[in-house]
Amino acid sequence: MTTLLTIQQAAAATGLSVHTLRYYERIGLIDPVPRQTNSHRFYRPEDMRWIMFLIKLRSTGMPIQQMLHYAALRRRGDDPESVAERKYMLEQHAFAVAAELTALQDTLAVLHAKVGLYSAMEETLKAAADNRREENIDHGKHNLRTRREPPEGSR
Amino acid sequence: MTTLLTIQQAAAATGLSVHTLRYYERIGLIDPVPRQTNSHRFYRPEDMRWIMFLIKLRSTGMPIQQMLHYAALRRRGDDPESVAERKYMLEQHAFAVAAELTALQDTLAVLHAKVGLYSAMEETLKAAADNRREENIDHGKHNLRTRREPPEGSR
DNA sequence: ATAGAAGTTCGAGTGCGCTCGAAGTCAAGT
DNA sequence: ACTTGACTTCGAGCGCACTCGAACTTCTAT
Repeated sequence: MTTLLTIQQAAAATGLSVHTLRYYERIGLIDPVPRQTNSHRFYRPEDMRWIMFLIKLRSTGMPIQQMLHYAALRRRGDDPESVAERKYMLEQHAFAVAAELTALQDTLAVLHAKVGLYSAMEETLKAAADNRREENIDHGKHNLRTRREPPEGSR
Repeated sequence: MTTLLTIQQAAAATGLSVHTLRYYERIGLIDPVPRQTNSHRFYRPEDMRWIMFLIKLRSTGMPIQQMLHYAALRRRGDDPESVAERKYMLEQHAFAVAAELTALQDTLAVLHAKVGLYSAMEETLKAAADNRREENIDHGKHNLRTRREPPEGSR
């Protein structure tokens, strides 16, 4: 079956290292992946889906401790308490992610603004250089002030 | 001047700890904050603005090494190379932040979807419980299947 | 049959970004 | 005079999430 992956392939597919895949398994984030000759792991599509989801949680800042808790609940099955708590956890995390999201947007705006200011400064500096060059030819004539405020309390 | 802050106040204002403020200063992220009686620091508005900006960079994943580089460029002044490189750095970071942003949005959508599925499961479970309760009164009558697919390859 | 590549376990090591603790200075209040 | 408390430096320590290394087994190809 071409849909079963070796650990290398799983690593390539997820972007995790083989080390990390084994690490996740031994700490219990991934439950024991089936083995072929009682040694080599093979990863099934369902394993891959779960790992992809773990990556989403991690990359959005959920600590491994919490992911372990979630994994334990999932392992336990779909009894009402498990479902309720998993739902709660994801709601909480969604909340955190939403906050992070607006923070990122905020920062992105600031970054764009600063890049804009730097572009303006570059023009100013270029203009000043031109003026200087001009002065070398045509003394006495005074240059226009094209200087703009530099970004961010810069010295 | 009420606009000068003690380290405590600066910590409160930024959300950093006093430890972190001093740490940032000694590694060179913040350049030496002026002292009052040649010992106690006081933070000026411009220091605060810079720190706020640092926090934005950090919280959007810029490593401290890079921030140090940026800080060094800024310290150096507004010569063309410094400006050009700072601009470049922020452009690069903006790029990374934008990527992170879409990843977060992606994850947020997945989280909402899963929460939705869990809600559906809860209803299903409740319905099943109701059926069971009914059966206790009215044996023999068979219950409707209200079960829905559970989220994420759950066992 | 033998080399080499890919897999295994498990404990130890690493890098990052703080975080803490000890020992000391200084200013104000009782 | 003395306690209190906010500050100082500086090195050591910590928690997290990997990451690596050593020693070993197993499969595939020549």
